[in-house]
Amino acid sequence: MPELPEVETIAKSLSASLPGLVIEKVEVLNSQVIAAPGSGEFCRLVAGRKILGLSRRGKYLLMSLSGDLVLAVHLRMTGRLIHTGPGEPLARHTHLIFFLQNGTQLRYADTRRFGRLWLLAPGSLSTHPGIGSLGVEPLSPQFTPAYLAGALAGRRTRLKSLLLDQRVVAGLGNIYADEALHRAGLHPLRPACTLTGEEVEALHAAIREVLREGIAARGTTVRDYTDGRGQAGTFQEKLRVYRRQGQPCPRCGKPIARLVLGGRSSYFCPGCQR
DNA sequence: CGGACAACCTGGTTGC
DNA sequence: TGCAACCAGGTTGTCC
Repeated sequence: MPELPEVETIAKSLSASLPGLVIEKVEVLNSQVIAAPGSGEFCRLVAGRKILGLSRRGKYLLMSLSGDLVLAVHLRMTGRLIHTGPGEPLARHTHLIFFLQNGTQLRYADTRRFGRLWLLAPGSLSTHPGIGSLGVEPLSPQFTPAYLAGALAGRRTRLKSLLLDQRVVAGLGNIYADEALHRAGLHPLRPACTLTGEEVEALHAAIREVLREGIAARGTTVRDYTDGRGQAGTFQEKLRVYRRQGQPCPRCGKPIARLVLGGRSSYFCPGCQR
């Protein structure tokens, strides 16, 4: 579900209300979502900690806690973190409830139960199998056309597959990869190593542009996604190709096509993505 | 290396 | 109405 702009929006919305609050206790309704440590240890270690701040790395939400701990959350497809008042009815598929000092609650709900939480020491972020192998942040100064050119060089794989590889660029998912390729005028099946310098520049610019616009629109809500206050995003209104099969391309008018790559849909315009 | 596919899950939509 | 098939924002592992 959530890609970089959605996780960024959740982190920002929770940053407005959570920092400074102490977690009094954790109620585990489904321990499956806690990846590490075991749920007993997890609850024991989290209880009594103060929430210091929220940040994001790739599609991971990071919550720093007092006593040098980090709670890392990956929402996968349908995970949601919502800060609620005590009286709100419990959403279906709520798996964890963090009871906070002021009576409010932070709830983790996840219909498909793919999402996971890890409680980590800050130093062990780099050895975490997912977080430690993440590539560059696409909105950071380190993500340059030269970096992208280096990542594409010698790679026979298709552009779309490469953009979804979190070890290359952290945070792109199916929606924003398709939207970036369309804006850059590049076909999803194009072998990565065949791009010209000009095309690499266009792709670099398109990735940054579409992510910035996604953040400005507070993310894309196709179905389940909401921010930390339960509010939907609006970028779904601005999508040019994703899930628009058969509808006219906003640039050239040709019908948007769909292809399947590695079991996942890719939407593109056969007219302007050669 | 790269690609296809299954697995992990529930639920919404579509088509017969 | 019923039911099966297919689809979904992600990641990981296996097999070829």
